[in-house]
Amino acid sequence: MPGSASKSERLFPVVTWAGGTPIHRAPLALARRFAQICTAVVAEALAGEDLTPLQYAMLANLNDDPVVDQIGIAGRLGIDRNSTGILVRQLEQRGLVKRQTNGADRRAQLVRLTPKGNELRKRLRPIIGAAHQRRILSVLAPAERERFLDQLVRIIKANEVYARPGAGRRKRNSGRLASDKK
Amino acid sequence: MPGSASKSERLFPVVTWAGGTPIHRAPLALARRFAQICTAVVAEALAGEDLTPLQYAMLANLNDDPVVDQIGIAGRLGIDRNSTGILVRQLEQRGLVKRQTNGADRRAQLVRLTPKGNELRKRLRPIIGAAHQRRILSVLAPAERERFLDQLVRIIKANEVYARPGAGRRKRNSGRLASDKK
DNA sequence: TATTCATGATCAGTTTAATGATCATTAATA
DNA sequence: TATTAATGATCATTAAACTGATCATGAATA
Repeated sequence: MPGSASKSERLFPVVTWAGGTPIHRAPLALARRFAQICTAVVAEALAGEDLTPLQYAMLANLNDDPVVDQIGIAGRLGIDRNSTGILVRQLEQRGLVKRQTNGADRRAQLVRLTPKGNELRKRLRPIIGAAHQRRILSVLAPAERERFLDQLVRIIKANEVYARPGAGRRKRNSGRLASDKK
Repeated sequence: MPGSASKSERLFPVVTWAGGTPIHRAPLALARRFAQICTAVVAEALAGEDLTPLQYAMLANLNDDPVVDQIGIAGRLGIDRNSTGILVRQLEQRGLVKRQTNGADRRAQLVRLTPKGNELRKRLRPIIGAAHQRRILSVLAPAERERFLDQLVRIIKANEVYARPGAGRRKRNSGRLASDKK
C-alpha cells in the first residue's frame, strides 16, 4: 500500500543502506551502529596492546583527576560499580594502576595510574585520537566536526538521567517461564 | 603543567560534564553515552510491553521486507546470527513471528510477522517514534535534526566494515592468566 | 556424477557487564 | 552515645551476546 506510511515511518524511514543492508534512520538504530564503529576503530588501533577499548578508556580517564574512587570511575565510564572493580583489578594486575585505601574514608579505594600506566596512556592517546579523526570524523567536513560533537554533547547533557548502564535489561527472573523450575 | 596538553588532548578535551561527571569529548565516549540514552529512552517507552529494545527493533525491521532469513535479520540489527536465532525463537514463542523453511532453499528459515506481531508493531511504532523525538531530537533545533541524522548516516556508511558485532571483545582464552587452571 | 566449497542454522561453551545481597565504614539522627 | 541510614566495595549469580564447531543443504567444479 504505497502512500500509507504512518507518521513515524515518514519521520524515520527505512531507506538507509549500509553496505547493502537497510537500516532505520532512527536514533536507536544509528546509535547502535555508531557505537559499534567507534568501538571497532579503537579496538583496531589498540591491536597488539592487549587492552580492550573500555580498559583504554579507563586509563585515559584516570589522568584527568588522579585521585578518584571506583564509584567516580564508574560514573565517568558509564558502567556499573561492580564492572569497574573488575576492570580496576585487571589493570592493577598488569601494574598499570594502583589502589590505596583513602585515609580519610577507609571505605573508598583511591585509584591512580602508576608511572607505567601513565607511560602507556601517553603513548596510546595520540594513536587513539588519530584513529578517531581518520576513521570517523574525517567523513565530516571540518566545519561540521565540532558541531557534530556539540550536538552529541547537548543530547547527552539533556538526557543524563538516561545515560546509565543496564537500561533495557531484564531484571533477575523476570523472563522466567512457567515451565522453568521454581 | 598548564599549557602542555598534547595535540589529541586539545582535540578531545576532558571538559564536558554530564550531570557533574566529566566525560571525554571524543567519539568513543560520546557514542557509548548516546547509545545508552537511546536504549534507555526506548526501554522506557516499552515499559509494560515485556519487550527489550532489541526485540522491538526486530519487529520494526521485519515489516520492511516481510521475507527475510535470519542472516538478513542479523545484518539489519547489527548482531550475530546466533543471537538472532535466540531472539527469533523468543518472539516466535510469543506468537509475534513465525518461521517457515524456504521451499527453494531448505537451509533458510524465513521469518515473518504474524498478524499479532504486526498489530503490536503498528501500535508501538508511533510510541517509539514520539519518544525518540521528544527525548532525543527535541534537544536539537528543528533545522539541525535532519543534518544530525545525516551525519550519523554518513559516518556509518563510510565505516561499514567496522559496523559489526563483537569488536573489541577478547577471543576465547586469550585473556587466560598463568594462574588459571589449564 | 562425485567431490569440494559455501551458506544458513544451531549447539556448546565463553566473555562481558549487569543485578541483588552483604560487609565495612561513615554520616545522620534519636 | 546508641541507633539507623547511607555509601564504597565486593561476592555470588544472572543475562546478553559473543566465538568456534558442527550439521544440513546448496552451489561450483573436477
